[in-house]
Amino acid sequence: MASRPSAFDLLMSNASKKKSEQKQQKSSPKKRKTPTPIITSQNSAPISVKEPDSAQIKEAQLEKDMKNDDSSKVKDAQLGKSEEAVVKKPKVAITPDESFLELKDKVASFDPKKAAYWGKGQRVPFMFVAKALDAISKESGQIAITAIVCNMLRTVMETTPEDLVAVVYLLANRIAPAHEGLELGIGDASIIKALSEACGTKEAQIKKQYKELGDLGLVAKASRSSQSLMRKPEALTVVKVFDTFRLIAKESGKDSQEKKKNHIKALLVAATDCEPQYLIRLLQAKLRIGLAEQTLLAALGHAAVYADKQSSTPANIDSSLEEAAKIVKQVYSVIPVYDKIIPALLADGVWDLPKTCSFSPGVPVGPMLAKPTKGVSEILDKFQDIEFTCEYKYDGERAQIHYMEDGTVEIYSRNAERNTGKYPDVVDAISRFKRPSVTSFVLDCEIVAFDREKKKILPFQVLSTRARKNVVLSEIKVGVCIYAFDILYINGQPLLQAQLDSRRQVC
DNA sequence: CGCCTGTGCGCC
DNA sequence: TTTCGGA
DNA sequence: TCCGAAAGCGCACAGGCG
Repeated sequence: MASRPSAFDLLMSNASKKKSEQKQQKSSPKKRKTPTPIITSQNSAPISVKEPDSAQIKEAQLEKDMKNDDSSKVKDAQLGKSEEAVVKKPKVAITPDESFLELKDKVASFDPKKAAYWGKGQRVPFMFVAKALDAISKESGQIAITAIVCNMLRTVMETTPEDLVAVVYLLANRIAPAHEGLELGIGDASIIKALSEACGTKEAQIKKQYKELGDLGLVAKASRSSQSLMRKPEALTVVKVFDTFRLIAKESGKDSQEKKKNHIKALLVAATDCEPQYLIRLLQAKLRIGLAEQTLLAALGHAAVYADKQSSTPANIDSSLEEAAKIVKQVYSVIPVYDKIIPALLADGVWDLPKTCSFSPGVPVGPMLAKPTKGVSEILDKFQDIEFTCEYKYDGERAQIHYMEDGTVEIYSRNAERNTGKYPDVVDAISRFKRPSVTSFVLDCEIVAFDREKKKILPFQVLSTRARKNVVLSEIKVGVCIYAFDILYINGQPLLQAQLDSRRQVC
């Protein structure tokens, strides 16, 4: 995500020492030289933003678009072919043919229908995803990985589109949009417990294996495969796994650990082959197979192009793929919610995605991130003929403040976590200081600990001691001030496409 | 119930 | 958050 | 350009104890 320039993130973290006392609410950082910015801005994918900065600046981060794969090197998944072996009942196949892993053909010649080894009306088997993850783990290049993901997404789009959201969530290794704050609450310790119970091993044994193998996923795989199964468990489906993950996240209160553990055990017991391995890695939220957000988004874009039967393949397939990836990334940066993007994508395709799915107040947009620089000269070079601005980098916490038409305020962190409950003082201040003519806005800011008496900025260390949840206004011990450095939306108008200087003027 | 610990998490 | 290495 | 790894700190929560 990321896009929009923020004239703020600088490298250093001690800038705050430099004084500059502002009072709370706004008050912009200390500007130092520099005239106006030019910034390109906004969230578009590969836009290069020109950012302002000071001695230690970082320029806005551009969105990176990955080079996509050219179909000539892509591979394609031939999963299918296992229909025969699969026969076992009208159930989902337990194991897809291994040829699924040989994604050596071109994406262009890939046939999603053949790749699907599960029957019509059936859900996507978890094995399908597990096998793909396994195949991905054996690759190292972005191109190959993107191709594999693209092919699996096409397969799902073609045969079981209703499962696409769940598939994408698993691939993204998420259980909900970041701003919803849903957490698994599961770590290695709990996993080890569940694993030892599910396999009838001692915890010490699991830990020992963990040390040897270096990966709990492998431990799970090894443990499970050495167990003799009484009967073949019913095949797991992607939806089942995803739903269980969400259930785990929702357990809380007394005995919740026990319940979470039982959910994990149930999944493990039903998992075979490489499923346990990826089940565990997903729970750890550490897939570490070289597949992450940007790659997934690109693959989603590519898959959508192939799935688009309307506009027959454009003359230049490669550039279309690139363009589609760019669009998806762009859209995701503005509204990082797969639950919105996927349905829109399925219904109206990629090309219209920016129209069918766009910024929505209350949903945090991907923040423009800072990028470290080696020195001033690099900056002067880069902005040679461009206006730019320099600002302090305050040592606080990034915050995106949304003010909705109904008067609701939401505050999000750099990673889109909802921080509203942590800053009732900010919410209060916002509501009090907002001009009546302003009906809605989104501000990009830095919240910094501030000592009102001494009128001094406090270091991050101090800010970090603030309570984090359900904070009561009257019990706040560490005061804060806000440095707003960008505005992304105002009175119903998205400013994501506007240049930084014009956005600054709005303030 | 209060207190401590282990655990998970998000932040820089 | 920064820094690093690999592809 | 992208991914994954590594680094410390403090709060929240669940579980277990007296």
